[in-house]
Amino acid sequence: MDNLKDRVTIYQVAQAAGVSLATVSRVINKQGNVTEATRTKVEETIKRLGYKPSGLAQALATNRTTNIGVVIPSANYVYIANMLNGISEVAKEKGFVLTLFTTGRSREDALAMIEKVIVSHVDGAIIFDDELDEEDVEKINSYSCPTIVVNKKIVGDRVGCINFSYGAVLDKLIKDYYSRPEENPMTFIHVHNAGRLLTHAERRFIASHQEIEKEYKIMNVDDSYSRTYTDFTKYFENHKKGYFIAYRDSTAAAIVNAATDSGLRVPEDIQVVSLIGTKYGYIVRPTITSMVLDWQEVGRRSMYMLIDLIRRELEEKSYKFDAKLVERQSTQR
Amino acid sequence: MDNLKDRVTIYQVAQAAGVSLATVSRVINKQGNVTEATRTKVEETIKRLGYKPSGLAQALATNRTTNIGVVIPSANYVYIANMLNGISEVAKEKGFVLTLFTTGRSREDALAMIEKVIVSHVDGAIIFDDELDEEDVEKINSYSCPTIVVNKKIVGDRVGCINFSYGAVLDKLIKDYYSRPEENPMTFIHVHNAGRLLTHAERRFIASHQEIEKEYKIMNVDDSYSRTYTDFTKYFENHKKGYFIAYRDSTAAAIVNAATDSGLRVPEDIQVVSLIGTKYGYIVRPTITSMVLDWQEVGRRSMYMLIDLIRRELEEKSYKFDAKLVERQSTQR
DNA sequence: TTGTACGCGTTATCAA
DNA sequence: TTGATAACGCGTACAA
Repeated sequence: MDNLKDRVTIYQVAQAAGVSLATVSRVINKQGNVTEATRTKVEETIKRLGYKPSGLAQALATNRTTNIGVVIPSANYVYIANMLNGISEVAKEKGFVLTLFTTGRSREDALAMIEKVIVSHVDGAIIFDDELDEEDVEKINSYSCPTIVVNKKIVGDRVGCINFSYGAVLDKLIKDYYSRPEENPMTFIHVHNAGRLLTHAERRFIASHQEIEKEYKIMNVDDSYSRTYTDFTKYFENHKKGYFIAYRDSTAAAIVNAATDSGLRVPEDIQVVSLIGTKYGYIVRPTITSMVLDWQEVGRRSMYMLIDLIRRELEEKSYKFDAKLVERQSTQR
Repeated sequence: MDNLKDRVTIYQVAQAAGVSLATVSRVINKQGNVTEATRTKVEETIKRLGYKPSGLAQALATNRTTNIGVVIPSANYVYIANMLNGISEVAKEKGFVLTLFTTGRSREDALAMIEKVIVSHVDGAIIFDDELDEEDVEKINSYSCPTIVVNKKIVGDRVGCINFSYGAVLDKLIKDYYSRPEENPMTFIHVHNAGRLLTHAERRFIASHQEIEKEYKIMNVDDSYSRTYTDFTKYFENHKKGYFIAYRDSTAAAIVNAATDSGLRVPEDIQVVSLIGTKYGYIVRPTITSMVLDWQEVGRRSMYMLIDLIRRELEEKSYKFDAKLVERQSTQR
């Protein structure tokens, strides 16, 4: 097999084997109606010439790419990487390949990616990107691209969705906390532009406090470990008590570390809970009480639902994952 | 724009605008030779019909897909996710999209993925997968697919590579360690089937010890945090001293945590170094001395090199990243 | 400046 | 069981 040759086409195989391209096509696609003799002859020729079919031409002819588009802000968050892994597992099992459309948390990029998804002719798409709204999903969908949307409630003919519920866990956490004598108000760590999941949680946090008529606090931090660590080290100069609900493990870890390094005790003085629990939660010391979701499973479920949607076999178009509270060392029982 | 309509083709746009498809094509590709009048007319029609070109047909006609294949074992490791992020950044900037081929650390899957890469007609590929060997890369390459290989030395007409050097740092670490009085032998944590990077490091570790005629130890552990933690908790019942070189931060963290939880002091009794340092290294307490590489930058560099390779403009086909030692709390100075 | 006609590498529908 | 031949949707010389 020569190097850097132009790729062999089905036509060249046909010629070399002394048959028509229709026959070669039949052999490739393992359809019947081919004599054992010609089949082996063709297969031998294919091997000899090193022929590989062109996925492009196949896709153009069949109108199926066996590609799934995955729209995410970035693969750089542990929970997103976990989800991606779940998607990828099922995709491999079912013979699909993933095309990645990373938006980078900007509305502009997200819209550009929508265009690319449409142009790329994927067989379906999984969207987990808070920049994208209902109209965007409808747009992508109007180009006959079945879509699973993660973390937003949208249903439609060719649209399914997966959502998360933190409400129950959050409520219980809050009520348990205030059931104890003379506690300080809880503090919710607000991160600017961190997406719907945090926004929903924050809303619920506030509503829950109003319901039981308790005070609460909101604090703004930057979405970076070192920045948060610095800010809290300063904060702990004047504050010696607190219960914090943070978005991610690394944010929670920053608070815990800042507290510990400031000579405060966790959980006696400072308590911290993380909303999106990952591996970090049980590796750091003290370990962090977290709300956990099996993100890998979220990915797997998304992909399974999408495949059903593509085959028009999806019955339940909406699915909900309930977060579970894993209590660890960063809170008191 | 109706929902679920069949997609509008360039031909329908041409007809609706009262021009030929060639003219529409020119407008799409922003080539000149079109009157301002007809251009606006065509553009208006495109918008009205909601026309999007078919990437498939374009690719088939031009022999360019603007897709880059990325072959990795999994996106679930922090350092791989970081690299993926770097690749993705540059890809977006340059108008490419990534297709993910995840192999899952099995030779069989890896070979199947090679086939898929070839069939998919990507414009180029970045391979970071220890299951894949030189012949596999040559194969993929023989189908005129320029390739950047990460963590393996291969050069060829259309092949470039990026490699890592841990040797210098490792040597210095070892020599510094034994320059102090009466130390125990160092222990290298061996993980089965963890890839070339670890293998090379281990080889160097051994060679370096032999050179200075010092004893050393090798320990086998499982590549899982909790398993390693359990094993070491047991181990520390009978061993109260040690210097360990671990593969990943989470392995190192498992050792550190096992030591701390067993009442041993880090770094006075137990010292630990991690080969592949990530964010974990400075989030856990005590922080972990690590050899760090900017994996995001590795990804960016890979993509830049690949683009040059595609354009036949790549001059230096081999690039090396040197690991740097970041000393933290898990070792003594 | 615009249009015609062919090629890209397949699949699929007919006849033979 | 085979083989022409027409799609599939687009780019592009070449001609007008």
